[in-house]
Amino acid sequence: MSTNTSSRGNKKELIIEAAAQVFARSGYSNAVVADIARQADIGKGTVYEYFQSKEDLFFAVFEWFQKKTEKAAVVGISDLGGGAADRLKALNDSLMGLWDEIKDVFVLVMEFWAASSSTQMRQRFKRAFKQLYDDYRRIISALIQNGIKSGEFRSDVKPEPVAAALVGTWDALFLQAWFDESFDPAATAKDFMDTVLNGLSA
Amino acid sequence: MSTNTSSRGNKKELIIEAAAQVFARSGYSNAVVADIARQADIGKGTVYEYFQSKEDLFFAVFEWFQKKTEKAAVVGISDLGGGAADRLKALNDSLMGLWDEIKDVFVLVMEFWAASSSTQMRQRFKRAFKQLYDDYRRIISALIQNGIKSGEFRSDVKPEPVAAALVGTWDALFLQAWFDESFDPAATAKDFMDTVLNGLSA
DNA sequence: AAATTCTGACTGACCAGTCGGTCATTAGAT
DNA sequence: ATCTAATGACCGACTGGTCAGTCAGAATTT
Repeated sequence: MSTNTSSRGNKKELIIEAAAQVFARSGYSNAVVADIARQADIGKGTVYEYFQSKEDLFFAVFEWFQKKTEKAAVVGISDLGGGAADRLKALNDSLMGLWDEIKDVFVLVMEFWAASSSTQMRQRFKRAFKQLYDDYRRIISALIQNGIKSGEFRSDVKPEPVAAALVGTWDALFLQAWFDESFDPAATAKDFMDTVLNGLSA
Repeated sequence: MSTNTSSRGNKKELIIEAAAQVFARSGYSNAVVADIARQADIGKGTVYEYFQSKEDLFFAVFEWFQKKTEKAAVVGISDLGGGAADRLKALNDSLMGLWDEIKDVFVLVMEFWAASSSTQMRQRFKRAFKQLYDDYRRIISALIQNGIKSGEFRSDVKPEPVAAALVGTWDALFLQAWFDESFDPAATAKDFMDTVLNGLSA
């Protein structure tokens, strides 16, 4: 009520952001819709004016989160030109630099992963993740292929597997950082990338 | 009842294995204790003779699963001598070779990850995962250090970050394989390892 | 016949989703 | 300008169903 000048479509956004907080705090199953409503400072019934069900709301949070991180990734990619190696380094730094910003909601990612195993939501989430990873792999793979073509990278490098592994490594370093406060994913990624680039370069 | 010759401590095991199936099928929250009992062909009350709570049972499944995969990993490590590169390759193959065996219960891993974010279980699971990753990193890191000492690997390689990234990559490739039936984690890991070893070797 | 192990009906707590109703805003009539 | 009607966003008490964990007694072992 307080800071409410005029809200039509952004109330949906408001609910999504409140839901993201509550889901991150409690996990999907333990999250209570009433809590989400309270967090958004609205009535419980209103949540159901905008979303069919708790599950739909959760998927909306997933899409919202995906869009948010995608934006950050794109920054790294479209970065100033330079060789393939420099671009990979830039992307690596850009993504890993997200950690501080993301660590509080990283739990959400784990919830999303888990959701893709729960019977009801499986299909939707699984499809979305497959698509997401496909996209990322394609981008990195293209980058590596460029490097090969330009002679910067060895010609016997297999772009797809390397791309898949790199994409995975980023996820996995966040995961390890989540479990271990003292683990520095950005520094780790930097050093590892040095070795990988070493292996890539002709 | 049927195939029950004599069971003292192995009834616990029986329940754990039944629980693993049900948790994998439904996820932790959706899994119903009565289903676990039915799966184990015992009464629901009996489950509570062996475990304090559903959560305790879930943690027991976690430990059981961990022990199971650990065994497979050890096989790869203690493998016949050879250089550091050969050992890394062997470990890589051994771990990734688990996929076919594990894919049906891989959902469990995602459930475990998610559990480490749920308030009640957080501490227990988080601690266990930190320990687990620490162990794996230490093993790989030692292997790389050996390679450096023996002159097989470049002296400017940073063992810890490379170890952390490799450990992560294994997890992450399983994850991608989970989302995408057509993704072959073993082949991907093999090709990627070639590039990494290339970057490591002097 | 005592001890141990097992059992499933029962209970109390919890919660997603519904629905009848309120209220603020806008539109139309005078 | 003032009143009235219509609209639809908003609300939270209630319902119907679910399920973890208990416990009194049955079954089995010693």
